[in-house]
Amino acid sequence: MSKRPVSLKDLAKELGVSISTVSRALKNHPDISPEVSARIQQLASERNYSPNPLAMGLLKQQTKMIGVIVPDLVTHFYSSIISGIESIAKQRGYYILISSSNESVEKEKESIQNLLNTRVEGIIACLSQETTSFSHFEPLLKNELPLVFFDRVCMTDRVSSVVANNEEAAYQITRHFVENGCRKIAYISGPSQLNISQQRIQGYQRGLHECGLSANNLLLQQCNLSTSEATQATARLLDLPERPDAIFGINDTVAFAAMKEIKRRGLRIPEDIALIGFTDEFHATVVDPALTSITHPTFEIGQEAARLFFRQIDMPSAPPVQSILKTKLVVRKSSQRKP
Amino acid sequence: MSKRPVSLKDLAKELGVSISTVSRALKNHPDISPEVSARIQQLASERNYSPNPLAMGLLKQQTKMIGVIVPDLVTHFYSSIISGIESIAKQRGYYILISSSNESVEKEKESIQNLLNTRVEGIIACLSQETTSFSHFEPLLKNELPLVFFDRVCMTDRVSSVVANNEEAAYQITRHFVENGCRKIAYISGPSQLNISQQRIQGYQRGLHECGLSANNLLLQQCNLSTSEATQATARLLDLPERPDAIFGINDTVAFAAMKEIKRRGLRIPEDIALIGFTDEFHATVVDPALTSITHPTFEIGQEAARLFFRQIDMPSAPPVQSILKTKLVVRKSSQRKP
DNA sequence: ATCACTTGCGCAAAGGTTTCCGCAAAGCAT
DNA sequence: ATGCTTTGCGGAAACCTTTGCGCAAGTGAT
Repeated sequence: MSKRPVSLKDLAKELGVSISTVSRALKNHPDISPEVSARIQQLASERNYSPNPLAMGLLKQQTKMIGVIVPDLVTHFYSSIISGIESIAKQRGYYILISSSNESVEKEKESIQNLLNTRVEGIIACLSQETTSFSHFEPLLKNELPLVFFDRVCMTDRVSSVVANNEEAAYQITRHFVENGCRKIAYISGPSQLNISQQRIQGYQRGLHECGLSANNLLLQQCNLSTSEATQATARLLDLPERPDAIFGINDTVAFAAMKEIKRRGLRIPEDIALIGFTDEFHATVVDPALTSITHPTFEIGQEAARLFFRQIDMPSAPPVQSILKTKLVVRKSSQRKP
Repeated sequence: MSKRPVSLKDLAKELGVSISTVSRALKNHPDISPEVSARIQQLASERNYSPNPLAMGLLKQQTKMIGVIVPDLVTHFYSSIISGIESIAKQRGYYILISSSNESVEKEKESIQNLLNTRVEGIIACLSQETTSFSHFEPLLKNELPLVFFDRVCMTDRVSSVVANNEEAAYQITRHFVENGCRKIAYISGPSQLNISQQRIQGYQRGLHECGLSANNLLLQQCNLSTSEATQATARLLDLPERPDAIFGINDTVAFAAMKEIKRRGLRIPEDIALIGFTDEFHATVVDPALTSITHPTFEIGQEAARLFFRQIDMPSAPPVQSILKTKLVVRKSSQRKP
């Protein structure tokens, strides 16, 4: 087995002083004489002493751990958000424990239970796409543990959250399509229980309305955010007697699946069909044609979620807030029909 | 503040028995009578008791935490490996603490220090590209803490590691180029201190040699794995009086940067220049033309690294092993000149 | 009735840290 | 010289769990 790290007791014994004296000396407590303090501090640094976080956690009843639940870790979107969370957590000396729900409610429940058992001080989460009821988050609320949702959120009246300006972004996309001469604008949405699906549909419909276009239900497809369903949804759209001249995909997976299917059929982007995704920088620039998209400030979403988390740590009784972050429509080749 | 989770003491007091009785009852110790045991177990489940991991950790001197250091979290390659590590860790009831070095040695050192201070039971790491000396890993070895490297490794005589069959893969790529009629095969490598750079160069050169081609130093470029340097390296190759007819990029970033630069100059892939990357499934299929590449078994790399980690936990004195995982050359459009 | 043994439970220590309190010695004022 | 405050340090409890040991009551045999 590995050697035990040096403890206060070890230092105390070696110097012939008491444990409390060592403890105080290391925090420059005025009760300790400068000479003793100096000897203790030197030995501590020689021996590479660092306080045992388990002991501190036990005493102070805090673990300095944040549980983070994401639907999928292996994705630019979520890993970038996690990166943002971590950057803020680090500043406050907190560590994060990541748990992936793999888009399953069951795993989401499990994750909460496991994280709670590990005594995290609270949780930052993004709902799985299956999640329709939220009772498994109640134990957190009951125990007054900090809880923050991001992107896919719920119970916004009781829980702080950070989201993108989904409605506005979808509205912009629709207008952009129209300005580029599109008239039959389709939208491939996600599970209807997700706030992001709902909000983007609303923006999409407002855009159509304000541009004097009627909403055609055939142009509003839905899928479960998997590549295969997204491909099928695209196929359904392309098979329509009145083929759309623009498609707007709710996220990365959907947009790329749509792109592949459109190309597979020998249709041109953007000439035959303009395409826009809700996605992030890296992927969008790598594909051909480069994908016009709504870029999420993913890193900032993570940072903001962490800030809201610490707001609850610092002010447990503060009312929940909803932080809405601005996205940006980055126009690239996939939607540009006019110069 | 949040309410304290229920402890053995709480249960004991409520039932008028001692703490040790409660503890034993919950593990079905034969010393406890069935009646008492039943009462205790029922109350425990009612109150949702779960043992405090800090107390257990303090007692057993183990935290059930593994530190994981990656050069960059926001990447399919690493997040997928992490996912693999987590899948094995979970089976053993371990949690992982992720730390990103951001390709900086300084941050790598910091990460090690932080993880050690958090009392992780060991570390699984991938070296930053800046790392040339390895003394910051010594404290782990000195304290006999489990350590496993993956992908970018070092001190393989003393530390277990898991890598891809880099030499063989690079060899296959070279042969594949030749079989598709390429003769001037270029390679854009990474920092020379990395094992992956070295091994792939060796396979590349063996391939050239066995195919009767001479190694031209002008065709061997180096970069720091950033997009900008990769683009410059590509530019240098394309500016050569004898332009290469094939380029082999050491990883994702490099391959995509090369692709963009080649396209920007109006050259065709694969007709003018065949291109192959060392990358993973998702990205390769999304670009146009689809990128022929060596796919890493990323999830399995993570799993294997975790297995080697637990091997050290279980058998602290077992000698280090190096696990070499097979990659696969997946031929797509970017390198196919012949049908 | 006595002894030996089993059954069923409690006590206490250990793991590392912080912090309230107590206590001795030294310093100062009267 | 006496009383008071300050200075500088140690003792011990608390956080929660596991486990070796001790101890009482009960069981069975002689």
